[in-house]
Amino acid sequence: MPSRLPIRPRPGARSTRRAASVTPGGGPAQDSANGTAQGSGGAPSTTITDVAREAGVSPATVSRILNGRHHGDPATRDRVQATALALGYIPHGGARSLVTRRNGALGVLLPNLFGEFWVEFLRGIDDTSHEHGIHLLATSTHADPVQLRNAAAAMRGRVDGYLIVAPGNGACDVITDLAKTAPVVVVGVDARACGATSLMIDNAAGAMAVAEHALSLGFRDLAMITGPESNGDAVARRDAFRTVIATAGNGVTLTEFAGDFSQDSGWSAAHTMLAHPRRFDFCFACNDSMATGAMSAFRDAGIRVPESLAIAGFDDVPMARFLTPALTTVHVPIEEFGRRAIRMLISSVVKSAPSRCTVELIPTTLIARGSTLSDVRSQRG
Amino acid sequence: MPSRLPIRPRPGARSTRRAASVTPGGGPAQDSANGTAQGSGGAPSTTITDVAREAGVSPATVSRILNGRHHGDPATRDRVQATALALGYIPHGGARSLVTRRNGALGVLLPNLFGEFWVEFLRGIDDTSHEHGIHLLATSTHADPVQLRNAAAAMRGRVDGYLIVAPGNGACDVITDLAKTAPVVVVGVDARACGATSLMIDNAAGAMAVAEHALSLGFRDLAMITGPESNGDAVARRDAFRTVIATAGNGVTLTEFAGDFSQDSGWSAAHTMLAHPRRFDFCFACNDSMATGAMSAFRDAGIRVPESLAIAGFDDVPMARFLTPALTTVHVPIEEFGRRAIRMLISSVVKSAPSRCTVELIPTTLIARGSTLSDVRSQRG
DNA sequence: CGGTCCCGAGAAAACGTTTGCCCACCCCAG
DNA sequence: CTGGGGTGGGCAAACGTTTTCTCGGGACCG
Repeated sequence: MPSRLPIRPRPGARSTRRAASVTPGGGPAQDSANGTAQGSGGAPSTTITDVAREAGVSPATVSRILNGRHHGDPATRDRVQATALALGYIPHGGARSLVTRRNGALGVLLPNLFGEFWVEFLRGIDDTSHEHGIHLLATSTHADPVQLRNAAAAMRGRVDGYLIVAPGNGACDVITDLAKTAPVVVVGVDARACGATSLMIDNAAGAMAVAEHALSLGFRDLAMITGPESNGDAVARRDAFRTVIATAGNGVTLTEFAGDFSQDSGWSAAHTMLAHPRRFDFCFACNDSMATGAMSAFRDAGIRVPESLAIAGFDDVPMARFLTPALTTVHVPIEEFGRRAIRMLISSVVKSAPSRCTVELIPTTLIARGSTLSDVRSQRG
Repeated sequence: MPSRLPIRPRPGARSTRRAASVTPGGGPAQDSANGTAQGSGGAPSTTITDVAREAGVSPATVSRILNGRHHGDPATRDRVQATALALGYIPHGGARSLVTRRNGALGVLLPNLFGEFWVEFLRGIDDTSHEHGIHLLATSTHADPVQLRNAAAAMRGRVDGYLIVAPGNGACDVITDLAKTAPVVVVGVDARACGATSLMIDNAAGAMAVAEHALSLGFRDLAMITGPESNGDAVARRDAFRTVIATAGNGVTLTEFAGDFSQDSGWSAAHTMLAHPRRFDFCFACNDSMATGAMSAFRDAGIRVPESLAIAGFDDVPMARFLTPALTTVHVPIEEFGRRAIRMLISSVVKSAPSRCTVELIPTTLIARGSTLSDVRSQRG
């Protein structure tokens, strides 16, 4: 057991230490190099103490003034502000967060990002958080729960809340743990059971609209390119589409082909589809990336879209309008999706009480374009 | 302003000061509600002191062991590690960066991100920084130098270096100031004069390759859709293309149409082009997004690509292969581009001496596809 | 058996900020 | 003239780490 003897502080210990610092046994001479110039950390930036000294006040006053919590002499206020500006003072975020216990930053955990969808989403997030003066710590490499946990752990003490996007299966434990620590908003999965607020796309409505669209146009031999099994959106879209078609009767058939949301998988699925004995007249790709890949494959194979084979996607990424023909798809207000997600998180963070875990739904609407409607082929949706 | 909210003390406060605290201005009895759960700041997370107490050692020892700087008793090491794991201890980044003077994070300043290009780029950045155990603080809203400065300022004390992507004109002052503070890598502009290491796409080579490609195929009436004037890549591509065409002679003409790198602007430019008296046979869009928009407009107008009008882009975004016809474009190894940028920054940060400001070039290669070659129309590049 | 050296580990300072507490001052009223 | 109230602003204590210095004890050598 360590001795508990009270130790009296040495007189003058403060000043001697830095000046007389000598590398003991292990440390090489790097210290000296680091002492003078910026080295890794950065330049000798001005601290609140510098401002205080220069302005002839105490650090406390500087802090209060710069944070707007000052009700004192206007002259002092102006002088301090001017000094801070002149010295280019910017508070040290780490130090502040240490005492304040808030970081002014949110952690964003994305799956591996591909395609336009996530750029749009990110822009929504970024814009909104920026408006609120909040930083974003983002990472996009959580393929499985373990990586998710690691990524989240690495953010601890740096963020005030987490935005987890499209976690795969088995992530519930991680989310539960995380939610005990800080507010969590989960996007793409209903994670209320894990203690997280959730925001989801109304996949069912969208997929059903596509199904009804196909049926109303008289298509009978339907194909679907599904998304990854681990993706909640993909599963929801598939299930809803299945359900509607299953109740259609009247000889309508549905054949499914596996995809993973990437363009390449759409292209591959389309080739598999072409090798299938059945001649399909309608293809629903569970997102626009796959629809793009599939459409490319169909055209290459000399199949006319939509005359021989109609195709529809999901998401309405910006590119969808520019495909030839323009892609019928389910519009998702992607940027607004991001905005709303981050707003939910911010309000959870700001609120003192642990907010009740709700789930919100992003509405979707079918946009019919040339890839399913031959008569509007030349029109830009 | 969310950052101005009064900060409530933690429930498990150690000292009398905290225990007796009363919410200053705003919050009355909210403390009780907060007493149980996370509130804004986060749960009563375990500190190094907790681990130390639990393991029966001093915080210093815990720190040393967890940072691998411990050469002591293996038994102690194991015990401390087990305790840390059991308590779910994760060091507080802010506190650590305060004393360490490094943050383990890099700031990424992007222009407004649109299209696939930046997703690819971001993935490269993200992957690489992740491999190095480094965080990314990203923001994408610097349209002008003032915003750039603000965004960078907001990152101070949180990042060890800055990656500035495609700064516009007039950003040199900001970069210079920033470079005095921390290592800076600039992408898309030669900022050596501002004290920053630079990484650029070999735009000239790519654009020249496109020009030569067009000339070698016998095209005579060329059009170009340019990018934003404030974008270095756009200008370099335009100038190089101009130069080659200017020296072509033989009655070859070049007409320019203004774009801004967005799909919509490509679409608009194409329409302007169609209203032009001259009948063009080749169109070079300075990036793939605009090429996409333009191609869509051409197809809508019933113009056959490439028979009536060939078109080429720049960047080789993943989508380019999936257009119909597949887009001839200049391949840029986008993800590698990001990887290299962040690697340059990391090495600047790690290195103690202020590194000499170099400029590196990302090579480009022309990929000829169906949009300029009618005989390979059905081939996927 | 005594002295020296090494090694494990603790005490405490310091990083830059915020903020509760309290002191000193000023002004006005009794 | 003096006491009281109001207020501007300073002091110092945290916040959670890392790191330097130091001490104690055990081992090894003379």
